Amino acid sequence: MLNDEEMQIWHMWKGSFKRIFSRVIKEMTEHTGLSEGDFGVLDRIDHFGNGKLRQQDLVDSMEWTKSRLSHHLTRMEQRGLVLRKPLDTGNGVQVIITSSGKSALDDSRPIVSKAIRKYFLDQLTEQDIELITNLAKRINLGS
Amino acid sequence: MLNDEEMQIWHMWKGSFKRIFSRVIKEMTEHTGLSEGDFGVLDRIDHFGNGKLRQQDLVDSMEWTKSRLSHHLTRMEQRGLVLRKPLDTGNGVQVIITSSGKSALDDSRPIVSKAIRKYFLDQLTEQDIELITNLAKRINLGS
DNA sequence: ATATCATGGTTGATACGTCAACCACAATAT
DNA sequence: ATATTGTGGTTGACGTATCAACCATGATAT
Repeated sequence: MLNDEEMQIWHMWKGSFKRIFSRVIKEMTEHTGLSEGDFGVLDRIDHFGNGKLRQQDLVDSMEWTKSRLSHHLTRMEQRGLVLRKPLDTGNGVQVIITSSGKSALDDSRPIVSKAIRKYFLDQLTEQDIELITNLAKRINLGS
Repeated sequence: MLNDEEMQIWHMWKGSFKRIFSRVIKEMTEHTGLSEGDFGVLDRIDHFGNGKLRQQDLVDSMEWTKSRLSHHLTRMEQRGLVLRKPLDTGNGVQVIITSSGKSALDDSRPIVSKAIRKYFLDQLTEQDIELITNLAKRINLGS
């Protein structure tokens, strides 16, 4: 169904991604103790919500299920990175970043940026960037 | 540390990969009940070992830790996909694909191939393929 | 012969992901 | 007023991933 060359392309692509990605994440977790998910959550609360964000909005922007987010927030709450507070106005829950969550985030940002540059951007040519941009467009249109 | 455009490249790349990859895997698991790991293990036993493979060889070719493989094989053994048998000659364990493991694998191959073509290869131009090949070379050399 | 080391594998604890079932509240229809 | 539906969130069970500690066997050095 696929010839050797086609199979190879797939494996190379998969392999490149996994290597690069795990290097970036590893660099962050080793330096700050945040997981990929932790960082994503904190980043969005900070960036889109300016310190607090409704759980459902978080679900949408993370492209996670509500279940996954709920479980993850439980763990983050336990570690003191965020708080959860029921909304006064009817249904829903506010997720609030704590000061320790905020400083973990601030510590992580430069580390993540440096790692992305080192392991990813520095490896790319102009052409690569075009490829990525075009491919992303096609993928996102295609569904 | 990173400008908006650089951040976008990263997110597009990450997003494209995750979407494509999860579509391929989902297609397989829905049709055959095999996870990505299951398929990888069975594929290698079949392809490199012709039905049986030493656990350590499996570890090497999967690029997994021995611990991860051990846990995974325990689950696969429970489901009757593989058997484990201590090697007579000293140390080590043979992992043997069962007939039900083999047929699950055979069922999966065409499904995986079709999915890779549909969600990945069909999206690529000749040029894209060349770029991916080169990129992969750079990544894999770089460590 | 026995201490030491390297290799190959297991185990337990814990974090992360997914699925299906469930619960709470609000809006709408009758 | 009360049933129905939709939205927002939780929970429990289980599969997957990682880490560190551990155990068994085989090879090497003394």
